[in-house]
Amino acid sequence: MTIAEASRQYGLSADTLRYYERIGLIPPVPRNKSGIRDYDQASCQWIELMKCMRAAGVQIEALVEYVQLFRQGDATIEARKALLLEQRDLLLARMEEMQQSLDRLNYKIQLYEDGKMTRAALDRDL
Amino acid sequence: MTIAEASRQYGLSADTLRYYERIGLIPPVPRNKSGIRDYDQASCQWIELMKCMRAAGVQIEALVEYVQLFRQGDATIEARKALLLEQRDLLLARMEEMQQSLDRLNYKIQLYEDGKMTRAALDRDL
DNA sequence: GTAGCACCTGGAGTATACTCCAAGTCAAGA
DNA sequence: TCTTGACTTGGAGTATACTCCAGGTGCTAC
Repeated sequence: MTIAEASRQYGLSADTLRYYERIGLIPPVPRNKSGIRDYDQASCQWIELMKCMRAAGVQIEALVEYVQLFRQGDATIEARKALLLEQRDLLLARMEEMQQSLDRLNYKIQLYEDGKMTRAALDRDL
Repeated sequence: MTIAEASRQYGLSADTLRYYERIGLIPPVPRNKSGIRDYDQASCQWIELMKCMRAAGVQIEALVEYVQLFRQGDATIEARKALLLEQRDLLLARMEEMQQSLDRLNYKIQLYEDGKMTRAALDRDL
């Protein structure tokens, strides 16, 4: 699979795919004899995983560390697990904050829908 | 309330509070005769609202627009409501993506906990 | 063999959201 | 009165995550 195809498949620009490889967010992609990237199944799985984690706001730094540990083999299994647990906790914390904001947005929208967003309500609720 | 007090109260740096006011994320804060900010209840409510929305990832641009509409008075109530609805949809979409990532993280963590993250599992699941 | 196109690399540029800093003002205490 | 310390402004600097670009390579079709 060429970089153009992978780009289409995953909705990430070719520049982004090259960037992800350059910084180690995904392991080196196999090349053909001309040096052109030929994304195999493993590369595609990495792309998909990273797209998913990035969409959730997981920092590139943590993901790069995960890839590095992964590439060091089975000796890093505990470290990888710890990293995943840490990121899960961060994710949960962010989701809780978002739930609070969502509740607040819903409350404000309800005020607008009830036609209660009069001057008085504005002054009280902004 | 001075900027130092507001900073402590809301866990945002004085620089950030000044920045938020400068870009219009919060309306102008009242000043004393020396030109020093004196955060009143309304200013504090704005800070708290914006801290909440920013924590949820709502973009500054959208929040600035909301403040601008708010300051234009009741004629903008419909526009404000539309803006809140749009931001709620974006928030919901982000939360769904995060839920997917969370499920995936939990799945991977489970593999590690089951001691199944052997070479074979690694090759299959990365 | 040469035009065209997709790809390559290394490095510079951009967007967002802060964060820091220099130079100056002001009020209170020694 | 002078120092200290918190505050002011405008502007520059930083971190993160891309995004773009110049200059070059290599396959394919004419």
